Amino acid sequence: VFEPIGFDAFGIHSENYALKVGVHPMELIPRNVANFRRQLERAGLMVDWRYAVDTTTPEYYKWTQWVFLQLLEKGLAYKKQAAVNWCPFDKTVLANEQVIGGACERCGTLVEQRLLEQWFFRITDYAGRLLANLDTLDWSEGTKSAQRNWIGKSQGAEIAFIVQDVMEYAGSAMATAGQSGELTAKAIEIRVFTTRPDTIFGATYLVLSPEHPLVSTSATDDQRKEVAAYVARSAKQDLVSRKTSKEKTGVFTGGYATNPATGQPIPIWIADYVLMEYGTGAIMAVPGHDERDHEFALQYDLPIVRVIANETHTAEAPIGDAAFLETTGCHLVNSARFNGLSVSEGMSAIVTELAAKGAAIPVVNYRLHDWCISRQRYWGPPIPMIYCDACGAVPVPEDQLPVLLPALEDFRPDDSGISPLERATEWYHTTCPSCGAAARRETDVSDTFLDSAWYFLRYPSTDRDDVPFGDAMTRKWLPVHSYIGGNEHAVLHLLYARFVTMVLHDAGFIDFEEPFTRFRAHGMIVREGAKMSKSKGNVVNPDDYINEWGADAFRTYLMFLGPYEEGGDFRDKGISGVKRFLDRLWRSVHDARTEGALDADVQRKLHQTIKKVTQDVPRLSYNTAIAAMMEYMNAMRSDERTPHVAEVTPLVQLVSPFAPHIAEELWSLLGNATSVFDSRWPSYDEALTIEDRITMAVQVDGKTRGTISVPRDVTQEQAMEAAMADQSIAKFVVGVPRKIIFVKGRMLNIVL
RNA sequence: GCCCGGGUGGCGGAAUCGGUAGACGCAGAGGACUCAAAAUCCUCCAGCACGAGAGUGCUAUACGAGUUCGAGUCUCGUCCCGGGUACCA
Repeated sequence: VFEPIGFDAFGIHSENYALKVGVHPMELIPRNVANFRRQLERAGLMVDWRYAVDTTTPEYYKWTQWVFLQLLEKGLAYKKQAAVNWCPFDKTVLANEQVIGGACERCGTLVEQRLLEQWFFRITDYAGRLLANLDTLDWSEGTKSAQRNWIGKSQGAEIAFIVQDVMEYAGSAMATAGQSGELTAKAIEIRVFTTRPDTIFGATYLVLSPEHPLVSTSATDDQRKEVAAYVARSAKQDLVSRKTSKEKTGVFTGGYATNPATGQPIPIWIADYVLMEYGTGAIMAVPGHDERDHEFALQYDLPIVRVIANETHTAEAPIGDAAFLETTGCHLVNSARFNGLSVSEGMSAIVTELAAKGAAIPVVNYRLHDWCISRQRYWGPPIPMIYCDACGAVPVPEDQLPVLLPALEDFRPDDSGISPLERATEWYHTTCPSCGAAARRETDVSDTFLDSAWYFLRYPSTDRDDVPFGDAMTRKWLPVHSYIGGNEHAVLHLLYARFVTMVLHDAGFIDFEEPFTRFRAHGMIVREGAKMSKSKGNVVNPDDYINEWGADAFRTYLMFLGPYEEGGDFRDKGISGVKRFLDRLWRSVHDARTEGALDADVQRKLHQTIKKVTQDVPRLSYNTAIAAMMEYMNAMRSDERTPHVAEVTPLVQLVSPFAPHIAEELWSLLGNATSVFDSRWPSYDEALTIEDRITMAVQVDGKTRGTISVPRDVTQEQAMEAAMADQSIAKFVVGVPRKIIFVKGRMLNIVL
């Protein structure tokens, strides 16, 4: 087993902490890393420190920059001006994944929208694969489902609605209905995305997002002023209030488009409930069968038509006060030649027919957005790009990596949207790698999640400075066979790491495309029933507990207090049970006898315990493994019995992964010259785990009425005889049993 | 709203295939040892009813149905808690 560890200490969280305590991160981070390492070693963490990584060292981020260049080369990294999430407190942009309910995931400040030039990774190109591969991964179900939702695949169609006779007039365009154009009249199309093409006969109006490029084109002269005012108002409104308030507002453009299914003109509206970021930024509104459209139609008095019905509805049945959303067992009505088709038949028939006319194409849409990796902050790996007036954006050549992060005294971010790195003038002004002329460096640093999106590839090769990862070692140890982390990384780290791994696979650097074959999300440990938080002051500081109880009791208790994947409740008093167990182990070994016979019952319990622990550990069932060892301890010491050396020795080995310090000491005391961790894991004999007499439950009519002690391989007849011999059972058996259920070695049920 | 988890004694939690519900531990009660305390060791500990007692019976895994000889476990419905996500068309 190769188990390394690393420190990912770039990023806003570290930088903010540095600002708070007033120490430069270049000084602070190594100090904190040293403290973490001290605590981990003190707690007995057994990892291979020779292969540790620290993402803030030039030896590491050289290769983070290299990863960026690989994406750039493949056309998967690009810079664009876009409306991005801006955190006014942290003074930087954030990825969509870092915005939680409209607020910054780090500081909780409400996020604003800003139009800025940013670097993006084309993770959307991989949306289909990122989704499909999930089915092949042995991951916690909750984590997979969070990724599925985030990627958000929607199957549907893009449909074109034609707006006739849009006239060029005085340098702007306008649309008028039912008027043949003389001068420069032309037709334009508005494309919408829908997952319900079957309802197109019920599309009674179109809605454009206020940011839609055709907004002004669609507006007629008499509506122009009103439309412009509405668009201006919604542009001023920030993203958060627009997303949190469910109030729908809108304005009629005056224009009409033709519904390609009915051939009828329908009005074009602009409304804030349609988002520019998703689909085409325009929708066909079907108020009969969509909640939002229904609400809007009621508010603005737009027609509502039923096109989907179940057996109880007639085609004329009104929709009522809520949209009709059912689909199973429903059929199409008011849909001309498609009437009577089921919803799914209707979908494909309508798309096929519209597609033949060139008015529709089947489309898959994803909710996932490209990954914004630019950060206008100091504490991160500089993005290795140089801007030259003659050559444009030029990547830093690989042999000039790393682009070192300059030691900048005042690294405080400001509100300008420009990274503090611009103030490192000597660093900022450089020469163009391509033409040698004066040039400027990119001042943004990359998102910390890029550091952690590939670090697992680095571990086996930390001794190499000529390559990010060596072939032989990578093949030997990767992909990661067992990965454990918090579920809060489901749509962050775990998604980005999968994406970067796929890209590196496609570029031919590695021969696998999924980084983690098995992933388990650990649970959350709460303290006396409450979430731990610094502000509440109820966090568990390992140093205090190790001082009071010892490292072994502390770590064994952490594994005992609850199921690993569900977390548990850390209670200060609970640790005493584990401490008592370890004390008993200590005394048992010290007092162990070498003479006298072994007890058959204790031997059986020993083999059962070895079996149980051996099976529980790979399943992460640490709490039950520890419980089993406690049971064995109780059996070994029952009736004030003194355990034999042969009985305690294997227990010391079983305990060693949980309480390594005590185990090592006791192992030595037992006369071993080498480490307990170099000894063979104890084995068990299946035959010796089996009890020869068992206690079998006897039920009468399914109710347990007693137990009988019988040989393990008892037959039904013998069991019946034993059961009837027991008065407390026999008294319930009146008359002749109708049926006898006998499960060998388990139970007997007498049915009357 | 939707998607994942989850709901078992005073508490944390066990029950791997549908087969004795409550392992193991905490807290609690009683006892031994001790001048005393700590530590250690022993006994009891789901609830209710009946019984002097050994014990006996009934009820219990959020709630209500169902399947089954038998359900904490499977199916359907409802409620509650935790997490994720959301004008995503």
